[in-house]
Amino acid sequence: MMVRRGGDVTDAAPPSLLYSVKQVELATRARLDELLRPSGVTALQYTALTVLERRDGMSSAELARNSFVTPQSMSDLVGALERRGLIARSPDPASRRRHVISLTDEGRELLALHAPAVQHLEDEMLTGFTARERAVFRDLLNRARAALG
Amino acid sequence: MMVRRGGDVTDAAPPSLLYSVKQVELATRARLDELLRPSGVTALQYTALTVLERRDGMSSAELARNSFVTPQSMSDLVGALERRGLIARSPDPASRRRHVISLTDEGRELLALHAPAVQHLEDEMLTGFTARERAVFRDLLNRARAALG
DNA sequence: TCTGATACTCAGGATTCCTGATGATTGAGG
DNA sequence: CCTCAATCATCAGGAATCCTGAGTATCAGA
Repeated sequence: MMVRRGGDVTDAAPPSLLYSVKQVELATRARLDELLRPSGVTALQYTALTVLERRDGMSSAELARNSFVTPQSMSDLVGALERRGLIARSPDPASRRRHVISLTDEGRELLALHAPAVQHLEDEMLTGFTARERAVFRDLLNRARAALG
Repeated sequence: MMVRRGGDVTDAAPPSLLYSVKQVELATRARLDELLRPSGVTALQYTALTVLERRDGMSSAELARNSFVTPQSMSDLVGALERRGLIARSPDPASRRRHVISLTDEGRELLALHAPAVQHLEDEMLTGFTARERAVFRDLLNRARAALG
């Protein structure tokens, strides 16, 4: 077993990039949960709404794959959003087993209501970043995501 | 309400950086859970072990703050790790209400056992990254984390 | 037509994480 | 010295999340 001299933190290897990613996500999720608490939607539900905002008409199964959860779990989440009137499901004319999901006006209102605070949170995360660094950060994150399948 | 022309994805605004961070974390956590399943520890438990590997002697409350969960939740997690013999708690000589947590040899063995696969996962995430880009990625992540308090 | 894969859902249970409450300890201020 | 607020840890109970397993309907291809 390796002997460590006096527990000096600077002795240790730097944290892995996997860990750094997790830390940033944990910090943002904590802030996002707090921010969304009054509205009664969780960070995960809000995320699903933002996905639908960008890609309207996704199915529950597609959302599940996008969020790395089982179709059953996403069915629960989607059911909750539907009961709250934030989304609506309708049969897909192209395939009778699929149900396409759309934001309702109420869902869009909820997104619009919180957009400024969420943008502020993102700006806070990027404090001290130049515009160039923001672009680089976006590029690196997207490439990391793509590399993981 | 805004009218969208034909659902063209390229019409949409790019996803927020908050979302991109979440996507990378979701992808890595899914892979990490799968990777760790045989060992019976969750990704969160494994993460706590790696934190202790770098900073031995933390208290449960410190770990909780580090992971953005309540002290009660961390107490559950720490209790599970202790029952499995991966960590040991001992009273802090400097303060009788604190318990310092240390990895056991068994805990260190578990980390060593999975280190190669975890490193491989990180390498996979960084596919196509130059050494320079990896350093930049690390710097940006650390600054983002620091900016969030 | 038959077969395998996919989409969705229900039922049940395991896990995780929370709120609330309790006890012990500490340090600051009167 | 003596409150008293703050901190550490933990127990109890419950809410939320996510899973496995099972079942139905639909689709696509051999």
